[in-house]
Amino acid sequence: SPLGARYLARMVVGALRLGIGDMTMLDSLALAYTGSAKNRPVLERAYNLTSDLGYVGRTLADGGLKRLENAEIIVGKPIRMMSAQRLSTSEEVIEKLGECSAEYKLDGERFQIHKKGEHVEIFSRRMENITRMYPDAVQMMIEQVKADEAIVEGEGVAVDAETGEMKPFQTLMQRRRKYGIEEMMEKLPVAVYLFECLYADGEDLTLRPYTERRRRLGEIVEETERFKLVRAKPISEASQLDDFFEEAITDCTEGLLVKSVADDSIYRAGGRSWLWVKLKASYQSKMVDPVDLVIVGAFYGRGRRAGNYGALLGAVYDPEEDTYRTICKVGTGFTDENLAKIPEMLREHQHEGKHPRVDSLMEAEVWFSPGVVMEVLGDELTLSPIHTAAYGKLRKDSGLAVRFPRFIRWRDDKSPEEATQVTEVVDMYNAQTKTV
DNA sequence: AGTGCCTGCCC
DNA sequence: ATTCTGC
DNA sequence: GCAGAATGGGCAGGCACT
Repeated sequence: SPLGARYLARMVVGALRLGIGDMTMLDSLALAYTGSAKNRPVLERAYNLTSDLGYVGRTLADGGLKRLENAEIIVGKPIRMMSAQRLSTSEEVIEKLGECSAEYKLDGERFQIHKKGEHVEIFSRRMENITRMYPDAVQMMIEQVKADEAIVEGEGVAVDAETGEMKPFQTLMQRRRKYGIEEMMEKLPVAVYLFECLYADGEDLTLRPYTERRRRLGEIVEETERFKLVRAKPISEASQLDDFFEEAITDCTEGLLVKSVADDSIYRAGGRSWLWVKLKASYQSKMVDPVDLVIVGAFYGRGRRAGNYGALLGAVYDPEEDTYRTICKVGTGFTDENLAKIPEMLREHQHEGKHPRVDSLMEAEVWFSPGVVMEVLGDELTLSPIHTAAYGKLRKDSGLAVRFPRFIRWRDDKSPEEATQVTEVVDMYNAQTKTV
């Protein structure tokens, strides 16, 4: 069968997914080889440093717990990346972190870069080896990092070849390619904004506090316009954080990543801890305008959403043509409770096939006549090849889409004609001024 | 050669 | 990515 | 408080089909 063939092929290339979480594997290994899941933290640390379940299993089987306890960073093996919690106000951040350092949060791709002499490897957030996609980043790493051996992290961002100004995320994604790498490199060079140093010349820095890691980063990097430390500022009170956040937004970044500078502010490999907190404009609902979208279609849910809708197709109103044009699907933000009510709410609007006043390139599984309105929050609007809102108005063959859409609440008080209009989203898009 | 659909990976 | 939920 | 499981837009690339 085709599915069977896929399983076989994946076994051969080592890409078979089993549906067992890595943490469950660690539990099992601990139980199997040490007789108790209590020893899992030892395995976890080794795993976090090497991202290699096979290595953890083999070492444990061959050398026992003792040898695993001595697990170390290996340059060339990706360290599992640390991620951040989210908070919506500077007061909450200060309350949680106290003294901290705030860094610009840029909209690019996270790089973990390993250097051993002249040999460089770049890893993505999910431990993919992406070295070949970014030869320019490799070159800068060789030339600008003075340590013989180093592991650093930063954000790769596409920049304009002439002006050096930062390009949006969508543009950077054109660099994630297998062919035509050199041409794209000329057209869309990357800049790397560094923010972490995990290892330098034999020294594991992951268990050292932030201030020391940042200092070490500064020591080993010789900065250039395209390879430099990300803008950061020491913060001790909420008002300073607010000011710096304003600056970050003015500079067209996503916001701030705020990091604890306490003695215990280690790099928690593989963890999402409160040592790092994300602060984005969209978390403060006052700072980003939500949109009111008309539900024109739906898609069936899977897994725990089976038997219900998994996502709704949202549209804005075009009064000129008296038409509803799609702008995004919405599949998150629903509680189990309000999700359960959706079918009933929409039943009376169900419509055989696409409603004549709906303009959609996307084929919904269930269609509705315009009736129900929902409030949706997003981070920003992007040009879209698949949504029809403002289609052709900003660019040929492109509409607009909401990035990171989430359901906020029903707008029973609004009729479909009172939903957000095409002209409004066009204005919102233009107000984003994507030039850094 | 061109189109459309699906997947995997970024966010 | 965001969000909710169960442990 | 954390991990897991739902879900989003959009890019390149692979493959089937025209």
